[in-house]
Amino acid sequence: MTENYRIDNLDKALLSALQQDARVPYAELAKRHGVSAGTVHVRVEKMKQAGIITGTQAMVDPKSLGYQVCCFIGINLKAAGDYPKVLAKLQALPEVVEAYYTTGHYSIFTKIQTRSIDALHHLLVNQIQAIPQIQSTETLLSLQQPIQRQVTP
Amino acid sequence: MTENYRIDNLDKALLSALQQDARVPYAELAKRHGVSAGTVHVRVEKMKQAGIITGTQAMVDPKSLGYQVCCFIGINLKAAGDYPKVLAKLQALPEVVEAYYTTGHYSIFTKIQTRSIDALHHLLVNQIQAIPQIQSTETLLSLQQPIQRQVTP
DNA sequence: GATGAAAAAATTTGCGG
DNA sequence: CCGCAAATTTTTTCATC
Repeated sequence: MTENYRIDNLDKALLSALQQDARVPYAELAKRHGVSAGTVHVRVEKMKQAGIITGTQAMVDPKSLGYQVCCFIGINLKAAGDYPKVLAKLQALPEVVEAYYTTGHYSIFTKIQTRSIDALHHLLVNQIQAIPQIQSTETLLSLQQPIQRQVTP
Repeated sequence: MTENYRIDNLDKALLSALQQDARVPYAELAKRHGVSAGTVHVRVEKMKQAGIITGTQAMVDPKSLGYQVCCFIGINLKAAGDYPKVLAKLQALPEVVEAYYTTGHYSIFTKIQTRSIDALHHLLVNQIQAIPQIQSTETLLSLQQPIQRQVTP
């Protein structure tokens, strides 16, 4: 995580490829860009060290694991200072897959995955709205996610 | 993508591990769970075939690529039928990293990454609000993202 | 289905330009 | 900083249980 690393066009190309498929062989990338596999290896390691590549993950389709419902819940707090406490409670709920500290309409904005509408209802009423520091919530149900990508290097 | 595959505890364990590190050697997973590398290979392939594992990706830290600003923009359309047209326009903007078709406060909900507040301003005014089918937008600026994870198998 | 060994392929290291 | 090539490790296949 040394932070200072000036990336060139090869780095960018490698990043793009690895964003699409993290398991693509370095030898394949090497051939594709006219360098040796060793060079690819060195570049990727440097980008990891620099904190540019933070890791790799297998993408799992939530629906095939039985998570049918995706939604966002915007949360407003009674007092801004309650943020850490509420966050700790949200952290303990595995259905909360993302949380953001935001300015604008909500104080905390969360992305939620549940198995069913019933499960969402239960989560909302018994887990989230039961957190005493929360003043109000607003739910946006996602019917479809037509765009999903990463920033382009 | 055959859809029907009943996953067992080994599958779940492999999934969890691959969600954390997509490049972990199968031999390592095999040792960890007391099975052969061949078995791990077969299981992972099956989960790919079944559409449970949709792919692998290197995670890139947007900040280290110069994308300093993360925000959400909620969009309301003039008419619900304008959805496909607007989506196509959003698709063409690389700063739009996610889009959802939602019920609730907004019709379309987007996640945005830009290099700067100026770039966000420019995107909002010249690209997004310039789409004629859009009636109104609302921006939530993300100051911090304290939770980021995937659903648990 | 799972295993274990063999064959094929990829990763990783270090020398030399 | 790069490439080459050897040494190591991993993936992938397949006959067998």
